[in-house]
Amino acid sequence: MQKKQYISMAVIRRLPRYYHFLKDLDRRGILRVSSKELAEKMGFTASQVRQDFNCFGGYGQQGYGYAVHQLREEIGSILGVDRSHKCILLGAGNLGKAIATHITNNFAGFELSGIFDSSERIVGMQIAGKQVLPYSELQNFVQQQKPVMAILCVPRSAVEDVTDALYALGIRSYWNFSQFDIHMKYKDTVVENVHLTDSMMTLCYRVTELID
Amino acid sequence: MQKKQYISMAVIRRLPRYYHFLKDLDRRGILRVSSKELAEKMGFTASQVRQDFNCFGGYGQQGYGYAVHQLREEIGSILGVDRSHKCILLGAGNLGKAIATHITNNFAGFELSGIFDSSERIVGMQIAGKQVLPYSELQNFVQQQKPVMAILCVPRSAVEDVTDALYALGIRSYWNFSQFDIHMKYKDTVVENVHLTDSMMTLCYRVTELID
DNA sequence: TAGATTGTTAATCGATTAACAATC
DNA sequence: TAGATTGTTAATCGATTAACAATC
Repeated sequence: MQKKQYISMAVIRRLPRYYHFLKDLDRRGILRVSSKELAEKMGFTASQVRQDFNCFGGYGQQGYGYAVHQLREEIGSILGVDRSHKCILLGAGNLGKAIATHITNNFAGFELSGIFDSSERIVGMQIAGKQVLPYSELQNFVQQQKPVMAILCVPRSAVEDVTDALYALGIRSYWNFSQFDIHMKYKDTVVENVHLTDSMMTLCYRVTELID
Repeated sequence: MQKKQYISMAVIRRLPRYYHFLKDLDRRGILRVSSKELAEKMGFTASQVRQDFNCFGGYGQQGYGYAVHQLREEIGSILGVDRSHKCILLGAGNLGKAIATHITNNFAGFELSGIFDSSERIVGMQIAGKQVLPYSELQNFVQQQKPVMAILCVPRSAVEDVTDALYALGIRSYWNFSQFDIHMKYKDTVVENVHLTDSMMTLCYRVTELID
């Protein structure tokens, strides 16, 4: 039951997959699952599943398997999705709108507290039950609400200005959907990139390979 | 100049990053770049850059560096982004709309040829200059247009039905934005997953770590 | 030529898989 | 107890980094 200290990033990136799967089993009232079963359904090896779960506590029992509910809760707690970090969204175009809806409907540790856009056409609109605010209100909003994370759905050209402003206001975590690769000058930041074009290009490679 | 046969997936996933960076240099009229320079700007090591570029032809020259334009073109050609694969989009909600716009504005080897949705409210709408079609027209459309890739922006609950139908129609490549992890029963398929919730959960872990 | 920078081999590091003793 | 399945160590595999000779 004692926690191991270090979980590698490779393992962390697999935890959400486990989490979803265990949630599904839990919902269906299934109490136990073996590493073999999990591995088969998820496309891993049983060895890897055990190795992964061994990074933290002991929710497995020899000859039996893993306790679905407890394991799921433990993974949720490691990921921190049982918390609720405030975040703001910058840029309320199509993608911004989609993300706002997504984050509101699929809770995973973050709560959307404000939406900002530079366009007069968009400011004032209601998105995911929130009114889009102009950038002029950003500073005040951040100082009052103290969000810890910013979602970047602004165009490539605006990213640097926006991140400079946000960094100055004390925000240190970013979920970056802009093409631009924010290369943070500072060490104390966390950036999670979602590069759609990169994903599309990788797919393109594999499609080309499949066809040829 | 002779091509090596095998490029690992780890390298392939870095190629889009190189591509963007080289494109930018090219646009700015810069002719040569060294592995050291590239590495510094992109957060890799010079060694890795050279190792990566060494998987394919020889666009480097000792004592000089790499020829920006040619290298960029070569990477584009390896990724297949100089081609134009037809694709269709399933599900025209917020995210579908964003992706349709994205794929139209950021060409990366794919051309959007049709958009489908099940909702009467959405069918008939114009998105990215295309009219949204009902599922009843899917079969005919695919048989005539022969798209090679399908973008899945349908809700989790609909994915299995939709992919079964698409597979039966001969489509073998998928860009999957639905939560659901399509675990293809068949070997001859290519699936590129973009799991927003997973990305959010990983970010959540890192934010939690940063704060604590 | 001297300086720079690649191409490539060898060393290291980390992640995955295999194996099996421990134990429920 | 016998069968199942974990926890954990060792072996393998692959990817990254270091080093340096080749060469522009």
